[in-house]
Amino acid sequence: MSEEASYKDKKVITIGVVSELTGLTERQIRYYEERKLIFPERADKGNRKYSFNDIERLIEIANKREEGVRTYDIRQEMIKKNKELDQKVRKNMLKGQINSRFGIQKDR
Amino acid sequence: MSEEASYKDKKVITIGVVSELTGLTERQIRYYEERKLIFPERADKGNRKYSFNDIERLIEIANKREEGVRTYDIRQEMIKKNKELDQKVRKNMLKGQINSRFGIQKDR
DNA sequence: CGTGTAAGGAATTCTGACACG
DNA sequence: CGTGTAAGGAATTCTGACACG
Repeated sequence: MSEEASYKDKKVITIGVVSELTGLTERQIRYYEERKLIFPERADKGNRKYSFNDIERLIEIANKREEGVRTYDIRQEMIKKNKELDQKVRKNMLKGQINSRFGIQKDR
Repeated sequence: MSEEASYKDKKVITIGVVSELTGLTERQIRYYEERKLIFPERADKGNRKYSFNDIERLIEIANKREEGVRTYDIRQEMIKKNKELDQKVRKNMLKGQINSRFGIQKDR
């Protein structure tokens, strides 16, 4: 599982290939970065590198744009979802702490 | 499972990134292709595109080369392994046929 | 706001070849 | 055989800007 995720998250794809894969122009892809919807890495010489995850995200973005959703609102949705995720993570961490204290007492 | 495999097999990485990831020079990578050890795809304009699978394969090749194994012999090993795989596939197909005829007779 | 485009430069990639051993 | 390198050209990518609406 963690193995597979490493492929999905590894930033290795150049903008030209991303453009082919998503159907978006390079201009659009760079603009969505400017609007903080995606976060490619940079190679040593400055060229952008994307992950498969970024590509899936761009396809989502393209769909929302077709529906007329503005980049600003797409970003707001993204922030909102991240906050929800944060909540979940915190809950699980708390649960984990509780378990480690009271739940799983192998030795005592 | 088939989802994850699509990332691993998709040819999207340029030779420069492959060089970074494997530590091999572009010259070496192109030479191993000439010796039929790897099979990148070509983009429209002719530049090579590799998959994560190719990268793992290249790392294996690099290790064998360090041990002094010649490209010819690396290729022979590869061919041998593919033949073994073929055998397995044939066996399973045969098994599948048998099952579909005699094994799983839901209705008759 | 979101996207197109022309501009100029820098970095990438390609092929075929010569070199060495 | 396996790899390095210089050569020249073609394609890629980058940035900042002007345009339109």
